[in-house]
Amino acid sequence: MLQLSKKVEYGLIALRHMAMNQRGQVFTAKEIAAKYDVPYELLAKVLQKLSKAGVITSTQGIHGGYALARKPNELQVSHIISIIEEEKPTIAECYAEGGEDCQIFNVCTIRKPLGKMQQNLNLLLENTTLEQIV
Amino acid sequence: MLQLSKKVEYGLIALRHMAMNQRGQVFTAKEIAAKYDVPYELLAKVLQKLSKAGVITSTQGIHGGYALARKPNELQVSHIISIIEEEKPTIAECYAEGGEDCQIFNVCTIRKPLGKMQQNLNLLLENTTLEQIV
DNA sequence: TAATATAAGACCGTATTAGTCGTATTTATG
DNA sequence: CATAAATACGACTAATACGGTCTTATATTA
Ligand code: SF4
Ligand code: SF4
Repeated sequence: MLQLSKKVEYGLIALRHMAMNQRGQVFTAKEIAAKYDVPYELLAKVLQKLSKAGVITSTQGIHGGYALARKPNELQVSHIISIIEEEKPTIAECYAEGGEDCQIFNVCTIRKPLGKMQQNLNLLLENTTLEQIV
Repeated sequence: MLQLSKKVEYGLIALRHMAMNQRGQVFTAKEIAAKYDVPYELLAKVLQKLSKAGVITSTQGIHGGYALARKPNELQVSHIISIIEEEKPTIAECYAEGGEDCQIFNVCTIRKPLGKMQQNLNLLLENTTLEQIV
């Protein structure tokens, strides 16, 4: 309940790892997975998403790997979650992208009041950047 | 991701319903379920938990039902979640009650920084009371 | 005694999440 | 040019959580 997914955690761990070192330095999914004892294939997929979204750069081939593409203070946790989960973090489905398909939507009396909580969550996730994680 | 469960939502809807009316007024699970088009049995179980925790009072028998036992401004959302889920809302399993069984616990580098986020979430959920939901 | 309500817990089906596998592609290097 | 090491990508599987249902017991009032 309200927990970050493992994918997000793995992503944060990897991003933090990159942020700790010299900017632009390249790391392979393999070495990160080994270092933090995280399933390689799963981490790889996460990194691919982050790469596709431009958060990290990727280079293929024998000396390839991933490198941080942004400054840590520019990387909001909310953004990272959105990329990895492929949807914005929400407190209730009706606050998700085009999510008016809650069975109860019309009679729901807590939707509007909950909006304030959603806003505050957004603020929290936006104000927390990779810099704070380092 | 980060979403409140249906059980919690149903609980909040019911509590709000009670809070909207006269203090001490009795409502049956059935009428609330009908009014908000929510599955009766599920709501019933939620109300039983809330009752057991003293948030609402329950009276059995033919004219029985549930009634709010506290003032809305004394009822934190964090508390309601804890009761219904039977565990505190956490951002990661390692912040749950006795939750050091994360496979990665020892090597995890984000646990500590995430603590700040957990604290802020706590604050958010504590500062939001039933009064704000009404 | 019948009707109506809560109490409690087992049960089930589905959706989500976590993790795996296979295969293709890119690229440095001997 | 062959090989090794890396990313890319999608299908697949396993485990778990979630939402919902069913059954039976108990209490209370008319
Ligand atoms: S409409 Fe109400 S019940 Fe449905 S998702 Fe939004 S808040 Fe939850
Ligand atoms: S230890 Fe790290 S990975 Fe494990 S639950 Fe806590 S934060 Fe997530």
